[in-house]
Amino acid sequence: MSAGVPKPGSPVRGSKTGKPIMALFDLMGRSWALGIIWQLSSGPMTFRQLQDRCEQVSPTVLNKRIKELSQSGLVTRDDAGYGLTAMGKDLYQLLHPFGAWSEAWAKALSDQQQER
Amino acid sequence: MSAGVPKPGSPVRGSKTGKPIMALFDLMGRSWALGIIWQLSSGPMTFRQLQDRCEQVSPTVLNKRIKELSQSGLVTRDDAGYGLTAMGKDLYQLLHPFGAWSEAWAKALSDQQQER
DNA sequence: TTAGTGTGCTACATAAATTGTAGCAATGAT
DNA sequence: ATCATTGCTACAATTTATGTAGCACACTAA
Repeated sequence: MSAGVPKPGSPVRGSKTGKPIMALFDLMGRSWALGIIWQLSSGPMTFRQLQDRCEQVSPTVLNKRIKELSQSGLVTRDDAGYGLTAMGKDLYQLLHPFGAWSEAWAKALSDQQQER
Repeated sequence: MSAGVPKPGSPVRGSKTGKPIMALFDLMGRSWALGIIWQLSSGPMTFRQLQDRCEQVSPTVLNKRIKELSQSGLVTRDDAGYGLTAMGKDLYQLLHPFGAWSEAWAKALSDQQQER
């Protein structure tokens, strides 16, 4: 029961109501979507560069994600390659803190393991 | 090629290196993971309450996600039901701004459509 | 004691998403 | 003309998610 590219206002995977937050979560909750935005934050790059940075992503999925993120106004393509739109960069600002957080999370989990 | 519950330090879907941010993205990039954290932020609830709030989630997946999120130290269960751990609440703090952002995103997308 | 209600699941079939690999058409440089 | 690079598409195999049914346990009220 997929509703195609999740966009606010229309029912999406996981939400009949189409609440924007649910549409966003649907979009982000697909393999590599977050990773792609993360990688593109360091500047525009080609399809294959992006593919290399996302170690295991298949071209099939990469292409699919790119299309979805483009339709959602987060990614564009120009002479320099694929890159984030203004809105994409804006979203990245929210995503950025997850980097540091994940480091703390990693530490907490390994500490927790040592306790046992 | 699944690596089970993504945890920092071990290879995960999408990352041979196991970089914490990639492990986190793998965890969050699964259906309903973000939605579950979002819903639990409003307080602890039972399995079925959570299921109701996440309209279309099947018990199979809900149970799977709960286990993953528990192993990752984000969710616990106590007398009050399922809820966020301290770390889960911490992560939610980062997630919270996405609510407002998604509203702006929704507006921008609908404006964009009207232009055509 | 029994009949009901709620809870936390598991089982199982179907459908959808993802991977992994191969390779093609277009572009540009040598 | 040849070669490398780029942006893909095709397709089979595997993994993941959905949808529905229902079971075992705990608790409540009659």
